[in-house]
Amino acid sequence: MTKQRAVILEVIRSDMCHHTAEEIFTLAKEQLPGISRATVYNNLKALESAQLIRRITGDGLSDRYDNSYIPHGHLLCEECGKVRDFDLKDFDALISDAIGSDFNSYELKVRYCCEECKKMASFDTTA
Amino acid sequence: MTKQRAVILEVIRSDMCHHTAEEIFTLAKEQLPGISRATVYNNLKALESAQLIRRITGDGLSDRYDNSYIPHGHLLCEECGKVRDFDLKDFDALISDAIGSDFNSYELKVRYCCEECKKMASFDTTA
DNA sequence: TAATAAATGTAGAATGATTCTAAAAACAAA
DNA sequence: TTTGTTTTTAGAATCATTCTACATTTATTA
Repeated sequence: MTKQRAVILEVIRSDMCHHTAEEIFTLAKEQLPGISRATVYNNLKALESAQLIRRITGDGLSDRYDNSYIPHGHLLCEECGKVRDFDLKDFDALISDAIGSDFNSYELKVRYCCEECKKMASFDTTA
Repeated sequence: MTKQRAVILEVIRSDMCHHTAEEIFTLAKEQLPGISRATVYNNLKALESAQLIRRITGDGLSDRYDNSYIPHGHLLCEECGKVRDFDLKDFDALISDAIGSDFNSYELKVRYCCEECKKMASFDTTA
């Protein structure tokens, strides 16, 4: 656990957001101005392998990182790309039943439009 | 519905595989040698908006396209990137319950190692 | 402590999927 | 036809991510 890795983990754990690698890079630089993008990417991989964080794939947008490795659902806003969590109870059992085989991990991603973006849309004059 | 769009849709519907944009481009070229990559991407977008096909995000690998828009689970092999389908019954209701709000679509992606890749792994001598 | 080895960090180039751009072609409407 | 709209095309541009080669740090052992 190097200085850099600790700072990156701290950034991810410091709030409930699911940051992108670029955001994590920017935030980490506040504490370690010399840190490089490659270090951020390397450590995100290492932290994911160590099951300390979880990567959420971004549907064409950047991937984001979750401070919890415990499975749960993700609500992805199709407008702004922000991700929120929601609870999944008993999905493991359901999924095992449905596929009848071992699996490594799973991700349930629900695409929606968040409250803020709904508000924005109501001001939209381009329609 | 242009010639190009029809060929692209036909390629996607012609078998059960979930092809990548690049594979679709190659297959479409057999019928329309002059077709360009941009046309493939443009039409994949249009067909997705029209809800005739569904995009499956590829976790860092290329996205793939599904000939059915009906929600179902995807089994993504982490080795070769190939995608298989599996059945989801009653997930809509479960998800609505879990998030307590409208949603646009959802994707349940389960990561595993497919039978072929398991076999390959047993020949691996690098370990 | 000095010497060596192993792991990690760094900058920037390279990659690969996808999107953008500007011009040409096809199609539709008047 | 003329005019306008949409689609296609080729290739450049973009963006997230990975790779590479070298530098730095940390750990190990003499």
